[in-house]
Formats: sequence, C-alpha cells, structure tokens
Amino acid sequence: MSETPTKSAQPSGGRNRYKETLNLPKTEFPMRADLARNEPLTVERWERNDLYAAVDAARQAAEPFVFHDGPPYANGAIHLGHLLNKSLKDFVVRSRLLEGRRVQYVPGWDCHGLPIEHKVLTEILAGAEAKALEAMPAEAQRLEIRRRCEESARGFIELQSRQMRRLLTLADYAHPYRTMDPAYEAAVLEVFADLVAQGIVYRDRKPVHWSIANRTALAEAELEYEERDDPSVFVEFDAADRAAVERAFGQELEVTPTFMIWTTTPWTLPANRGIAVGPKLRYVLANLDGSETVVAEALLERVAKALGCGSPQVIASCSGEALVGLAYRHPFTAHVGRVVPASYVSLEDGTGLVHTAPGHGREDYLTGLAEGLEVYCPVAEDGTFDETAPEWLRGRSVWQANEIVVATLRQSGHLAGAMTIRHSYPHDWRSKTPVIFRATEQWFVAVDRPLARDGRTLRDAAVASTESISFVPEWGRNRFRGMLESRPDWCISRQRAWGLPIPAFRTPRGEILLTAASVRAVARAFRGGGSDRWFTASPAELLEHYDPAADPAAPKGIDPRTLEKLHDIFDVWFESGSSWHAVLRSRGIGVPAALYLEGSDQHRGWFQLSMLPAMAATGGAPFRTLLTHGFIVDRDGRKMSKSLGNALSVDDLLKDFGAEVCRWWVSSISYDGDVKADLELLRLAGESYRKVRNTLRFLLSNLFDAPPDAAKDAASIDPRSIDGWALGELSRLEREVRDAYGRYAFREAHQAIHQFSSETLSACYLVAVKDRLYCDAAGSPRRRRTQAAMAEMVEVLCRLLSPILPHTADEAQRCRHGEGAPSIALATHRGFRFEAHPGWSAVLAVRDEALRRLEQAKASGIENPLDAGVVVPDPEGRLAEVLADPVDLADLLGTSRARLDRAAKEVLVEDLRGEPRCERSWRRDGTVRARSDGGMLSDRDARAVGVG
RNA sequence: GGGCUUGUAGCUCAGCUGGCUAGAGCGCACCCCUGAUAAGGGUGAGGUCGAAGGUUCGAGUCCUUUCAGGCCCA
Repeated sequence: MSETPTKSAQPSGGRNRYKETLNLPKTEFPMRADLARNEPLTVERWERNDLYAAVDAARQAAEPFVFHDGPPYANGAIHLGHLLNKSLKDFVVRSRLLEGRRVQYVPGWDCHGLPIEHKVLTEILAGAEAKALEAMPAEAQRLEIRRRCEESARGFIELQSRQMRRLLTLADYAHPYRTMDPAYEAAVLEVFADLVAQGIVYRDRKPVHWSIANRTALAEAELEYEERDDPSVFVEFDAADRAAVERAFGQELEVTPTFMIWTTTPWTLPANRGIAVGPKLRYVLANLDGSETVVAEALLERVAKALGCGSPQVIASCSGEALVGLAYRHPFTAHVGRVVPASYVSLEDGTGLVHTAPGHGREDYLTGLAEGLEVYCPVAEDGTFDETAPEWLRGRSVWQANEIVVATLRQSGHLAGAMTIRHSYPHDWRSKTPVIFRATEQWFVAVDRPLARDGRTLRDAAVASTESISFVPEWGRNRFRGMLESRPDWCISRQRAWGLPIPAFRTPRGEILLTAASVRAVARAFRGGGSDRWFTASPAELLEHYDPAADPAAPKGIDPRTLEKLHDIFDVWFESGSSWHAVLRSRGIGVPAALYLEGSDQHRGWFQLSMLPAMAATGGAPFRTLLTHGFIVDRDGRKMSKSLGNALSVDDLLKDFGAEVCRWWVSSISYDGDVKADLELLRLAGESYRKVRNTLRFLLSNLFDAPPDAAKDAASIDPRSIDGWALGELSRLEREVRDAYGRYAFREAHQAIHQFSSETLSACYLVAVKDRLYCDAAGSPRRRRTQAAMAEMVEVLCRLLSPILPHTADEAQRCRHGEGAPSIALATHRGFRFEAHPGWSAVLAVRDEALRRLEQAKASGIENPLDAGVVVPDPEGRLAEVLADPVDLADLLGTSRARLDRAAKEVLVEDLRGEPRCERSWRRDGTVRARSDGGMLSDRDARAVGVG
C-alpha cells in the first residue's frame, strides 16, 4: 500500500475517528423551501390564528399609520400588475408594523361599472333567458341585470381575495370594503351631497354615443366598428364680414369669400356652431371654380382635385391664427358662427377647416367648451329632428336628413362637391345599427366654479395642495399637477343599470330635484336597503326623511308623490374616489391617509378622482404621500397583454416559484419605471432567495445547543473580536434597512440584506467561525460568544426579512423558538446597537490582499489554505490593536495560522505542508502532536476531546 | 400629436449639485472544499454609459436632435 499524499491525508480507514466529537450543525430548517407546498400551510395557520386581528389587537394604542388600499376591479383573476402592487403594499404594511405602528389595512374592491355589466349582458344575450329579460318592464330588467352583476362581482372578489391571501399579504380580509355595499353606497352619496352643497354639481348637455335603436347611450366598449357608405361633402360657408377677411389676408377683395369645410355627416350641419382651424397651419384664399374660398394651403391641390376644378389660383395666404374670430353665415339657418382654434385640426384629409357641432362630436364639444360655443342638439332620442330644427327637417330621421341637407345645399349653391365614401363607422353592439353622437343631459362636477366654502375653485385648491403632498418618485408631483391643470369638468353620470343611482328626481313641471338635503335623505334610504331601493321604492319612500318645504335649495312647491326618478348612475370613479370617506372616515381609521400606493396610471385615475371629492367636501387632500409604481412589461420592454401572448400567469408563478420568490423579485426591482418580468428573472430571484435562506439555515443549525435567550449576551461582546465586527455590521444593517423601508426604498433594503447575508455572513464571518463552532469544546466561552452573536443575527434578520419574506421569517422564527412561537408579524425591531472596533476596516483590507496572495500560492502547490500560514505586515501595530487573538486572523483567512509582523513588507504565504496536521480540526497550527489516545491533535482539540 | 417618464456589464441596479482608471450583486469561467453538501469558499473575465451633435480644460452626469419603450390624454 502506497503512502497517501499529504494533501488528502485521511486517517486509516478513510473515516475521521474524531467526527463524532465535533459540534456539527443540526437543524430542522430545510435547505429547500418547497414554497409552493408550504406557503399555503402558512396562510392557513395565519387565518386559523386570525393573525390580522391579533396584530391589530396588540396595536390598539399604538401611533397609527394610515395606509389606504385602492380597490382593484372585481372582474377576472389577478395578474402580474396586482402581484406587484399588492406585494409593495404588503411591504409597507409589514414594515410599519415592525416599527410599532398601528396599520389598519382594509382591502377593497371596485364592484360597479360597465365591464361587469357588459360581460353579464353578453352572457344573458347569448343564453336562453334573453327573451324573458327583454320582455320585462324596464325597472325589473334593471334589477335583474343588477342581480346578475352583483353575483359576478361577488364571485371575482372571492377569487381575488383568495389569490391575494395566497400572496401572503396581511390585511383585514374578514372585513373588506366593496363599493356595492349599502353602507359604502350611502357614504358615496354623503360625499356627493357635500359637493352639491358646495355648489359645483350641475347638469348640462354633452354628446355621447347614442344608439337610436335602443334609445340609449353607449360606452366605447359597446361599439363595434363596421364599414359603411356615407356622403362626403364639401360645403362653403359665406364669410359674414368681408373687411375682416381682407384684414386677415392683407388683401383687398372684390367678392365676399367663403370658408370651405368637409364632412361625412351632413345631418350634423344644422347644429354647426363653429369652424375650427389649426392656429399654426397655413391657409390660403384661392379661386376655386369661380368662388373665392379659404382652405389649408397644404390641402389646396387635393381639394381642387376632389371638386374637379382646374388648377386653383392662390390670391393670398395667412396663418390659421389670423383666421380665428372671423364670422360666417350658416348656409341654411340664421346662425352666425365664428372661426375658432383647435389643436387637433390636421392636414390628413378634408380642407383644414373643420365643421364644428358641439352637440354632435367629442372634439367639437371640447372645442365648444373652450370657446364658449353652444352645445346645440336638435336631434331627439329616436333620431329625428325636433322642433328647434329648420321646418323642412322636423320629424325626419338623421339618415333621411343626410340627403335632404345635401339637396338643400346644392340648391342654395353652398355645395361645392359631393360623393360617397366607404369608411369605418361605429355600430351598436346589440342592434348592429349605426350610432350617432348626440348631446344629452349629464351631471357634472365643475372644477372652475367657486366653492361655497372659500370661493376658490376646485382646480385651484387641488393644484395648490400638490405643494404639500409628498411624491414617490418626486416627478409624480409635476405629472399629477399637470393632469389637474388640464382636466375638463368631470362628467359623473352614466346611462347604465349596474351602478349607484344619482338620486335625482323630476317634477311634473320638468324641474330637477337634487339638493344636498334630498341626496342625504336618499343616502339614509340606501344605508338600509342598498341602492336597489332606487328601483323598488317610490320617490316618496326614498325621500321619507326629506322635507322639501324646509329645503331652500329645492324647487318651490314639490310634492314627493308626484316625482319621477331619473335613471343615471355614477361614474365608478366617483365611488372609488369617495373611499377616503366611505372607508377611512366611516371606520374611524383616519383622514388624510399617510399613503396611497398604486400604478402611475392612477395619477389621473384614483388619485385625482379621490383628490377632487375630498378637496371639495373637506377642503383638504385625502392623502399625504402618493407613491406610484410602473407597469409590468416583458423581457423586451413591451407591454404585457393577453393578446400579445406574452403575459405570465400569476397562478403559474406561484406554483413554479412560490409567492416569496415573487415577492423577493418585486423587492429587488426599482419600481418607479417599467418593470421587466420574465421567467429567467424569477429564476434568478429564486437563486438569490436560496442564498439568503441558506445563510439563515446555517445560523439556525449552529444554534442547536444554544438556549432560546442566547442573544441576550450579544451586546456585551468584545468590540475587537471577530464577533464584535460582525455585530457592528448587523447593527448598521438594521439601521440601513429600517431607513430604507421608511423611504419605501425596498430595493435598497433588499440589496443591503442580501449583501449582508452573502458577503458579510456567508463569505466572511460564518466561514471564519466554523472552526470554533465545530471544534471548540461545546461549552467553551469562545464558542458560546459566537453563538450569542449568531442568535442576535437570527433575531434581527428575521425581522428585517419579514416584510418581504413573511413565510420564511416565520419558519425561521418557529425553528428557533418552537412551533408555538408567536408570528414574526407581531414583533417589533430589535433596535440593536453595536459598534465594532474602528480598526476592523483595516483588517478587512488586509484580508482581501491575503486572499489574493493565497490564490497566487496555489501555483506553487498550496491549494488548500489549511496547508498555509500567513504573515501579515503591521508596521504601526494598528492591526494588533484589533486582533488580540491571532487565531481570529487565521480564521478570517481560512489558513492554519497567521501572525502579524511589524517588520514584514508584504503579505507572505508560508508552506506548512511539512508540519503535522490535526486529525480533528485539520489545522497545522504548530501545536499538533501525538496524544495519549494515539491521535495527532492540536492543543485546542486535545482539550476539547479531553485527552492529554 | 401633447404631458410625464425609461434606456449604464448577459441580468437587476448604484453612480448627489460635471473631475472615475465607470461600481455592486447575480450569472458566467477557472480553481478550492467535501464536517452548511441538490450546500460553502477563492480568483477572474465582462461596459466606446441607446444614437448623433454641441457646451466645457474635462460629460454617464448639462443643452439640442434622434431611436426604441411605458403611463395618461387627444
């Protein structure tokens, strides 16, 4: 048998006879987390113990941190965006709880609205009950639709709630808020009443998509676009003031010129109230087929061609700006209109002068609002012209009117050209008939009218308040303010069944009853029976608590018994925008909230539409800080959508990675911009999670024989010891992470924890103390000291990790303190303060240098650091001040020994392969010799084993 | 089309008010350990800072333009 080489010197038999004498790590904490299987058990345990209630009970007297959940829409399963949002929110909830705050976090759902109603209607229409429903009276029909919608919403709330709990989020899931709850609905009406009292709620006309066949307004989702043939006409409007046109073009004229417009809806011409031009475009006055007319310069040739006239002669030109304000005569009514500016006028088609009928088009309407044009709509619900229209159009349908108008224009000489074009046109999804734009009476919240409270406008008050709100990220301020500055009045009414009715009544004389007092009365009626009462109760019943005689705001001489209910419902944004009152205030949680946290689309959505009602009703913003996160995109930065097929399923991710790997990933990203999501990234997060988990596991496994309160001795450890250094780092980590959580800088917290686990602990400290943990006598002071330090590390780490990894933190907690240990969610921070000796930074610098030397020494055959000793230069004796025990230095380098040398110039590696090796610790520390039991042992190991 | 916003190593991100030979972690390559073992450790290779101009003694950092994305409007 040949001699075994030194390198792999093993005792006879290949097994170490001393292994049994070592204090090797032991733990129940498994290396593999098996999150997909174990997390649901954790969720179950939390719910069994009613963790949320337990935490809240423990914090009754604590300083509150008011954090308010924005309601997701109760339609469909949750997607990655929800995962991102809910994870971030849970980091907030749990990190504030750790600071000892009280966080009453109520999850909510947005329940009303068209998407649900649309889906339910589609199901009904496809099914056998369609006919039965159609046959019902209107109110019964509404009630039936509402019943089905509620059923659908409840189903999805159930589903989403389960999914969100599966994400390990801590919230009051036993008492969520739903915008369809009667109490919530009543609270929304209370907010509305306050707005009415402030004098900013008004009724006015606004064009909406209108289905003639169903006599109803339609939303964008209810439109289908189909090809359709329509007349395409060029119409000349005579200028009303020749001199003004001359001034605009700087040119004397012999005849009165005309303005040329183009339209594919001649039936809207009776409602014309303006001609829009692009202020920055160039316009010409040209001779087209005999008449002198104004068109956009860039479109002149195309218009001439379309009209079939020869090459046009340009007389003069000017900017659109110069045309603004010029008057013109309507070709067949007495109306005199004027030229107005509009940013959307393009040179794509037409003439560059846009026929504007605010009662028949969205852009026209907005231009009309800006320019003070009348919202005129002579078309009735059934699509026929009313008595305000020219006599020859009255009673005619808009489709018939197309021909009649064209004929009239031709006759009067205003028609420059007409043809037929085929284009895409919106149709009603149910009747498949073409829809029209028709101005109808709607309810608005004015942003530019003075509030009764202080005479400021809602817009000014809201904009001013942005100065005192904190934004994360900071650029949100600018964005949020800009959106407030540019928003039009808020149209809060919808013509649907599934929603909260706007409690307006009509008197037999056609007056509208809607006052602060009448709204509050209806709110009272809804609080008991919910908003279905609008359909089941009579006006007199709904107004049971209302006395019109005592209400100065009401029309005179009202008799509730003769009132008629109107059937508009609220925009769902008004409902979710009232949650600060319906949830925070009604439940006594507190207003304003410290924080709202949502995707950046909510700057214009929930944030703005919570700000407006709150500002109007209370005079203040409902939040102090607005935090936004970006949107999930795929690996290439494209938006995720089902139709693109690049969407990841949350359920799949939970199955493949577990909620905590997802949460660990969320905490690793910088959420203010787009968030790239990809299986590869989740895989990486999984590996990084494993690293932290294994570090935790190593700590736990070496505490198997340490008492539960071992951490209490950590504070008194020598700051010069290696444990002292690690505790100093731990103390710094706790401060850093708490600070990061406080700033919602979860990524910084994640980085700091991860770096600490893998660098400070795993790569450095834990490697260094392995020898003493394993080989020192179990009860040696040195080993116990290290265990105390490690016990403190477990306590601190579990807390710091718990906002992100609540399941793993709990798992570790129970491993350390027993199955019955209270959840980490009930804990508060350790507040661990420890300062290591300042000389440690020099020690670590020299460590880096020594490790490089050891690496180089591999070339000369010293492949195992335990075959080496190291001499470290310490010219001024600085290192010696810290490293009282040279073994600490050797342990830090992983070598058999190390010593400081004032005379040395650089780090020297000594080859110790010729020296005897301890059979137990494998070190060649210079004390190894044959012992009484026949083994080769170092002094320390001999003592530990108890041999001489 | 407008407002806001993002673009730095294969990946996730740091780089404050201009001065850095552009950093960290992960991943990767090579090596060590086999008493944290479907673990652990060491060393190392990776970037003309989306592109093009400009200001400056000096620009990832300031200005202009441009490309590719995202959110919200139109």
